[in-house]
Amino acid sequence: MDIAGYYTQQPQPPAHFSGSHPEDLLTQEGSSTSQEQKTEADSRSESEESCPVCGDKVSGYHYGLLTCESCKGFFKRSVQNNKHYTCSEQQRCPMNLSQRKRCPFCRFQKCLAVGMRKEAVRADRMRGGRNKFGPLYRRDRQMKQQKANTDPYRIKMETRQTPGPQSPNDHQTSGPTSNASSSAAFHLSHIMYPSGMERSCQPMPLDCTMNNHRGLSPSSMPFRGLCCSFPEYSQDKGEPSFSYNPAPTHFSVHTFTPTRTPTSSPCSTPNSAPAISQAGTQTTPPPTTPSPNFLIQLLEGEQDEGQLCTKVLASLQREQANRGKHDCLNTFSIMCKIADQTLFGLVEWARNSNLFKELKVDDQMSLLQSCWSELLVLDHLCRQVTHGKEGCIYLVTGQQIEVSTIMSQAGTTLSSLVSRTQDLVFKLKALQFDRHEFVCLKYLVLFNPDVKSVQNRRQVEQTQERVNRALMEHTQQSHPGHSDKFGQLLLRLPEVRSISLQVEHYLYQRHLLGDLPCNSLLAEMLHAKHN
DNA sequence: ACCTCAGGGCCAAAA
DNA sequence: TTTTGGCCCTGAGGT
Repeated sequence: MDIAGYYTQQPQPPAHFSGSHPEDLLTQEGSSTSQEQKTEADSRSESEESCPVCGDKVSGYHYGLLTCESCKGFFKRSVQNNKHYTCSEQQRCPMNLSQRKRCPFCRFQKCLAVGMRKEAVRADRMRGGRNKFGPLYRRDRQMKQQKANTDPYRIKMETRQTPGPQSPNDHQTSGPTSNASSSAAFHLSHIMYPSGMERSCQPMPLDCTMNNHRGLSPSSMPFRGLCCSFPEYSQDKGEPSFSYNPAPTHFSVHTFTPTRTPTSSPCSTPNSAPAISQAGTQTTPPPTTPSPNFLIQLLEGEQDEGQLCTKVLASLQREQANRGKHDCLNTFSIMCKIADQTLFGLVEWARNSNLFKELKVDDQMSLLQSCWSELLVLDHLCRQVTHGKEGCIYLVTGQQIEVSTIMSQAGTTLSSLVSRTQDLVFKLKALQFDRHEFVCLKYLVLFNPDVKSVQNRRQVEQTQERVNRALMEHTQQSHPGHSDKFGQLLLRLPEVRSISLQVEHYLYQRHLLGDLPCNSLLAEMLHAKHN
């Protein structure tokens, strides 16, 4: 379900999130008492609701999202009768109320693209009852209601019955992880302080012994599906469903070696830590006079891309080995795995940073929980600026995927994300974004004094100011002719933030559908934010 | 026990 | 003849 689209600023947001409830149609036919309680504002917004496939009036939730009766029936017949349509044009037929009958191929593709789910069509054809997407529908309704309540252009709805939970996320994630926030904290704390270390101890580096698969190359990767399809949702019944190995093999908690020093970590650059440490141990670092080597020291803490690649590939191969030959990882699972490993790398990067180590662990965790998705987006952006070719997306695994391939098969949310990200890549390339600046932006995002639960705000602020100044001086020195580069770079951060929020919402929806491995760091971080 | 609402079936209309 | 789409039935889950 395209919940994330709700937060985007697309010129034409998905219609199924623009309004409120579809029951007005039922009300017109013959209302129940509960429906009579609807307010005028409700009715108005519902009448504006249009089918995301063809633009017709929606009649309710069908197969995963709000659609019209016509597309509901079409989708049902197509799946039930296992229809295989063909397009006589170029598979880009316009889809609207008047033309929806012209090309069933494109109509069915649109149905899938907007998020209608084949799995919701019952194989046994049993009538009645509810499907497994019930919670998703409820959540979607609540998000609509929240939007309606907060939308300044709508009539206030104080008179309507208010639901129990204040937040649209309050009740949804209850159940298996009723206290997901604490769960995430626990999870992250195990990464920060594995093996029962005292919280007052200095955090130690993660063990990187997982990095023992040598000689892996992108071409040796057995994940051909990666280049095949990028559906918003699984479009193919034959696509193997994701089954995550509950054993957290990649967390490396058990292989943690407490006696290691940061410099012994194969993922950190030797000699980097002590240098920064000296600067970092100053109780009151002068924010206005960063050391000339400050930026170099920050850069030395960067993870090696090759090692990250090896780790990701090893993790994917391990996962595939656990599954067997006939149960291939699907595209989304592969992407999650890649993101999960990258996230581990970023947590590791932060932990190895002496500036970060100076903070209390609670503050460290608060900052990481707040900015993890922004770090992921920044990491992705830097990779595209550094390695990405025109019209391609470069993965940490070394593979490249054509943007057009993704856009043609992705749903609205994913398309929007790819498009926005590529726009940002374009802007950064135009600015001649370099690695020094990338590191600075990462630190600026990480050291965010506005994070609510941060206790030592002053320290975070000082570090941010210090990095900020280093970035400014670097841009002035490296691009003396481009006086506004510093400002231009900072102006990109709100967009990074916005994209990261969209990523989070997209992932969270997939998580609610059970697509995301629940025992991943990614899922834990999502839970932490949604609670 | 009653209500809700999403999936399935039916069938007249349209292509 | 096949496809479409509006309407109604069904029944699991919620209250």
